[in-house]
Amino acid sequence: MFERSPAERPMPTSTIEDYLKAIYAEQLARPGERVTTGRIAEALSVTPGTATSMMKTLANAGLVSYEPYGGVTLTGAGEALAMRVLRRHRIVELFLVEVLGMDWSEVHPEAERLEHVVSEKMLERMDALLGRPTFDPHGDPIPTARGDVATTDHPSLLTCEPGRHRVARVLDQSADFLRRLDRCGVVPGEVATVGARDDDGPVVVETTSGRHAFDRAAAAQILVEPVQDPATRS
Amino acid sequence: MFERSPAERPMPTSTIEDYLKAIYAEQLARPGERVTTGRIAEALSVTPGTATSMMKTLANAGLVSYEPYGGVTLTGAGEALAMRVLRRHRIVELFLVEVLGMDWSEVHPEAERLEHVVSEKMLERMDALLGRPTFDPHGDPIPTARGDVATTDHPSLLTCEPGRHRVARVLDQSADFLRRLDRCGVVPGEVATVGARDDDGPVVVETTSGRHAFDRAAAAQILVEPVQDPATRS
DNA sequence: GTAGATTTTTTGAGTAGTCAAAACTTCGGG
DNA sequence: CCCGAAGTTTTGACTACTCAAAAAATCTAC
Ligand SMILES: [Mn+2]
Ligand SMILES: [Mn+2]
Ligand SMILES: [Mn+2]
Ligand SMILES: [Mn+2]
Repeated sequence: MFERSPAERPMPTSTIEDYLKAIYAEQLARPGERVTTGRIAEALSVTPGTATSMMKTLANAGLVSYEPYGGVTLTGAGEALAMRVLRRHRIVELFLVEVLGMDWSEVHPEAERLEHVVSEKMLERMDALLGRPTFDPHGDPIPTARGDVATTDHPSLLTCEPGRHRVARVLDQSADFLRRLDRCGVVPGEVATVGARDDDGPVVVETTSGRHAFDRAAAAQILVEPVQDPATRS
Repeated sequence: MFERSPAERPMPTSTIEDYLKAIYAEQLARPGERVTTGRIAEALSVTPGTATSMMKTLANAGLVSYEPYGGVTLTGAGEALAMRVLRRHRIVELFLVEVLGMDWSEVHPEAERLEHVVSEKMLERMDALLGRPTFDPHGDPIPTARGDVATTDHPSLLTCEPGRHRVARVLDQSADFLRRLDRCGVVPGEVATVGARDDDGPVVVETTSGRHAFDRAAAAQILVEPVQDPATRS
């Protein structure tokens, strides 16, 4: 009868944190659209009924606005919480790579668990040790402590001009794909030279490790930033 | 009817890991005795009924032997699991102090959560970075990966000979007590000179930070190791 | 614009963990 | 030997999360 009383703000469970992250990711992927329970269920590998009941829980907690048969959107509080979790996730990932020397292909599952238990204090220490980083190992932007995220707008290997580019971000973060990119030297920060493309063939890029071909689906997952290179410019 | 089938070994929950640690600690504190459900309830801040029902769960999983009204003891499997959690806990604590610069008085609650989510891989990296340590920030021994723990047998400030001693271990790990010891310079590795004691007065020790008095209860919590100091020996 | 497919919600049930309070053992005096 | 105190177990209930399958709503295509 009287849900959502003002004072009682029980600590969000890790399940709730993961749902909010998933909703945020879906919202980013299709801006403007409401996120359906089906997509959420898919993203979290639960049955549709489970997602529906969780949406009611989130709505009651004031974290999403939920319209039966009409999907959800994050409220301000929901987005703020999603940002805090995303910040923890990405700082942890970078920490695992930079400080513990783990591989960028294996840090995601670890961060998926750590993001729920790392204290504010510990996060601050990691952030400081890393030098207040702004991007994680996959090139994803790290939200600030106040919850702001940089929105970048990079072309992909499929849409960029031919020429020299710096790898900025990798969207497909499956371990296999990341390991393959590692072998190719196609990792954020590295420079790759994109060859001339035809309309439906693979994209060929050259890195320090040689020449590599990516099919169009793979190429679309790799975002780049043109390099202003005086040496190559006329 | 057929509980404890051989193949099904569901991953232990963090709750189970905490119960096993608590049982292990009680078992260490009173060797030989069976651990009562009451003590376990006390240690984990749950009601006695909750502890009882968890003991049945643990017994079914083959982790303790449970006798109604007769307490529990860890089985081999239970002790092995307790050791693995304790190893994670203590390596995490040392990591937080040594690498992230956190205070020894604040790392316990953090480790209490992290111990359940740190992967084998991440633990190995931390262990390597720390140089395969054998003691945590409180002087507690770190079990080996194979599950062996060093059993030390140090006198306390209350039972040691007067003279120079190296602080080896602190048993009371409440944040307040640890902060106080920090201010006194009474931390594992530091040397303290213990003055002559009378039968029921406080214990007076001298460290680089000056002269400090500990009441007998506090003194019993601080374990030390005599220093073989050529300069002071005749 | 209605039939059939698709999606979403509801219902009923189960696991893990917990508490409050009643019921039951055990054990230490007297 | 028995009685009461102390400790332990049982019972009934609750929260959080989940699934399977039935029911309902919505969408799509003729
Ligand atoms: Mn997660
Ligand atoms: Mn990432
Ligand atoms: Mn714990
Ligand atoms: Mn410790």
